[in-house]
Amino acid sequence: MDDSEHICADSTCLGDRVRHLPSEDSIYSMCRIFNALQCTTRLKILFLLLQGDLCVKAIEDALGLTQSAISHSLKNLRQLDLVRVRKEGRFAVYYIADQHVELLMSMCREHVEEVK
Amino acid sequence: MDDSEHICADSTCLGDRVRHLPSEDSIYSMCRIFNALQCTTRLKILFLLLQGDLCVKAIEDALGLTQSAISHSLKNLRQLDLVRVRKEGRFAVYYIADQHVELLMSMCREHVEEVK
DNA sequence: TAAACATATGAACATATGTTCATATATCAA
DNA sequence: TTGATATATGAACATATGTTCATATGTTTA
Repeated sequence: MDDSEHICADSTCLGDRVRHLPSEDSIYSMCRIFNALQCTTRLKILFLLLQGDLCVKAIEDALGLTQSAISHSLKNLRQLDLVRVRKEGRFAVYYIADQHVELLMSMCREHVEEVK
Repeated sequence: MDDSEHICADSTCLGDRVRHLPSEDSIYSMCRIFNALQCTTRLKILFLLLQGDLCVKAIEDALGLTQSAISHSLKNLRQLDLVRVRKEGRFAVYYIADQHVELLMSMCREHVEEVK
């Protein structure tokens, strides 16, 4: 990779930059995360849960979507460790996994609401 | 929407929560953003640009992808105001639009590299 | 002006994904 | 145990999306 070919601002150390990229594994994992967040249903679920833990039925009623759609969405979010579950009797109570998720959402929200 | 139906932790004010959700417009815009970030190619482009501005050819060489693929990806990122362009002679120099983008990426990176 | 270079973009195809439908499992109430 | 409630999940279909191919536009050099 010969950097000198590019008469282009700040491109003098292209090789270094490539080496500083996140690992393939990290890139892939991040894509999976963003992929989960790219769906209105899952995004709404997360914004609901940011306000406090909820069982599946409550999410269903809040968003007016079918039980199956919600459950599939929650499975996706769960598998990526964006949300977690605890059982309370016959209820499955979902909650936001950690603070990164919260910050991810607020960064994005600020971006779109500011640009708007 | 009758909250009292749900014998579920912290679901006493479901209606309020729904009202506190971001607007449909915001949700949709956020989905578009996350959708852009859900692709390895665009994610790599952004991580490259986080290290400094680059022209299209440089990105192409750095990632070893076709000119067309890179250009389509850049168009997507551009339309969402995640990156911006300035013309320098015959080169189109791309750069990260603002700090929200930077924070979005680092939040996600921390999440996956920590969980790992 | 002609040739080479840098970038953009529409069409098309193959793959990925969200929702619905049907059904399964588990818990609680009677 | 029976019925009702809460949740999970596989299959299938319709839609969305990334890449490639072909081609167009604009800029620089000779």
